[in-house]
Amino acid sequence: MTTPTKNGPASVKDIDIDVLEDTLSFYIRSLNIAVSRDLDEKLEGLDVAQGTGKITTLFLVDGNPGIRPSTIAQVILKDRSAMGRLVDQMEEHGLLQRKIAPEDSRAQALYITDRGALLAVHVRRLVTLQSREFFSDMTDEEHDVVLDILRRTYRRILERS
Amino acid sequence: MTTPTKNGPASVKDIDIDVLEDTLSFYIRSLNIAVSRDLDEKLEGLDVAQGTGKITTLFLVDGNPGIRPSTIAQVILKDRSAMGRLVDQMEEHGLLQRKIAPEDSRAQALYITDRGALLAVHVRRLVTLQSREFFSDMTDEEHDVVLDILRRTYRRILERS
DNA sequence: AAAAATTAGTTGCATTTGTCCACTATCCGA
DNA sequence: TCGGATAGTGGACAAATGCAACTAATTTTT
Repeated sequence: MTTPTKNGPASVKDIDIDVLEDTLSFYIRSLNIAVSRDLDEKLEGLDVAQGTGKITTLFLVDGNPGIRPSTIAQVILKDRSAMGRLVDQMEEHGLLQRKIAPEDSRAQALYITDRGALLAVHVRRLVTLQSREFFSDMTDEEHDVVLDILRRTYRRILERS
Repeated sequence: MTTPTKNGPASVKDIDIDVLEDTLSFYIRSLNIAVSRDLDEKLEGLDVAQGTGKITTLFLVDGNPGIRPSTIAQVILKDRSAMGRLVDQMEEHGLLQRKIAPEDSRAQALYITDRGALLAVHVRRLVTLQSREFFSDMTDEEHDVVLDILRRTYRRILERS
């Protein structure tokens, strides 16, 4: 009943992952790899693909004109230097524009460009689809339950940093 | 304190993240960053810290003597070359031992060392604690529900690859 | 009002990580 | 026995991450 035929002592299905079996961290980390790969495929060539933060930044700037890089950095859980480079990229791609924040000239205010806004429309659809599809094995109820719980967890993390 | 009202047009709490608000992918990816950081802290110095796969590999070899690198690679969602390097590291650290698989000399059979087994005992406790603590905002019911659903999702992903 | 402490952003660097691809050795099936 | 598939290795390379030092601007303190 166990023992596959050829694939060695243990094949993928009947493998014992020890305590990881009941470890939420493990599933979050594993699913992250899978979901990120899938997302990258679906977003291929879109100059918002690859790496965490570009999509969020696009939406954040689109929906919160004048938002600052450091605020976005908090949301995407990166430090300012990483954020700076992200903004560099996106500005080079013509997705957003940097201005000096009027009320504080240390800071910057970010604004979406037409190109960025257009891309946001597209990505908005793709991202939504990707997530639904990727987790399509779940029932709608399951999906909503998990979504609700993880959302709250994420919010709490933001509040603490 | 984070964000007084003067921190620009939008502060972290009242930011609109658009469709990401309802996108499970987003929360998986974000929580991954947070949970991975936290885990790295808790495992600091343990030569199983940093990066995905070491912990899983340790447990897999511990619980499935003679398991092959390529099998582990499937579980941790990495390719063979990445897996090879991981095994290199862990062998250098004296956590496991490579042998040639008796029934197939192309393949290798991995075995835990005493040092590896000892570390596994320690890590087993730490990992369990870390996950419970990190998600301690959830009720036990919430935790179990999410765990159950994500476990199944992960299993399905394994089956497809 | 001057000095000190904070904060925003930039830059360079070292480290890590993953990915792709080619290459060898071995095994299996026709 | 030949050809195709599989296991593992090694190199090259692009990206991402994190850290620390640095400038500039603002706020707080004295």
